[in-house]
Amino acid sequence: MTAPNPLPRSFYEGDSREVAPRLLNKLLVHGELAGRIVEVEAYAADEDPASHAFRGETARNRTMFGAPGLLYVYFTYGMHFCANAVCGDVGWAHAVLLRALHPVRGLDVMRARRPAARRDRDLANGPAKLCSAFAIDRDLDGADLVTDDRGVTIVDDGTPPPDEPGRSARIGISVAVDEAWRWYVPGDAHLSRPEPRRARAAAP
DNA sequence: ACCGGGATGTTCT
DNA sequence: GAACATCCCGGTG
Repeated sequence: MTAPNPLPRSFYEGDSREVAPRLLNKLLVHGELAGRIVEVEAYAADEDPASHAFRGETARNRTMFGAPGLLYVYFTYGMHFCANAVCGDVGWAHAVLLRALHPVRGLDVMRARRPAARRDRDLANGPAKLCSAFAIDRDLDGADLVTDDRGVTIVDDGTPPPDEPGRSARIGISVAVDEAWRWYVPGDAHLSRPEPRRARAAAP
């Protein structure tokens, strides 16, 4: 078992579609809370019409244009926050949306923050649910995951990503809907959507 | 189980 | 004024 260390800056450098599947099974840590990343989506800078960065830098997406390894938090639908790991490079605004966590540590705190979650599997199985459970909001936009300057980081506890991650189109977008830039840990109970049933070997 | 609608506020057209 | 990288609740089967 390796000692849990924050991922280095170099881990986040490069195209989000390469970084995203490598983030699976890493641990998101905020203070005493920890959860395993089991579902992510890549947003590919200015070549991706679904990306907040597609039309260039604005006040809202400024963090995406900063250093890889920053946390980009945005507010949506009037009440929810979503969190991304910034990738790419300065000015090359790739990002990986964290879509679902498998809670590992601090479940009692998460339950208190997520009263609507009837089962523990509902605590962090969605991009806004995980932010609520982990108390991630606009105050943490721009936090550095590498230096852990504000208590939020992503660490490697020695669990490798899946050899063959699940893959699908991204969820909740209205453009670039055919790009299969969502990855997940197959069989995990904490995904934001149930995994599609595998095709049968034979018809009934 | 699945589906439909409402909540709520920021951002950009 | 529309859109929004969503969630929750209450309806119907």
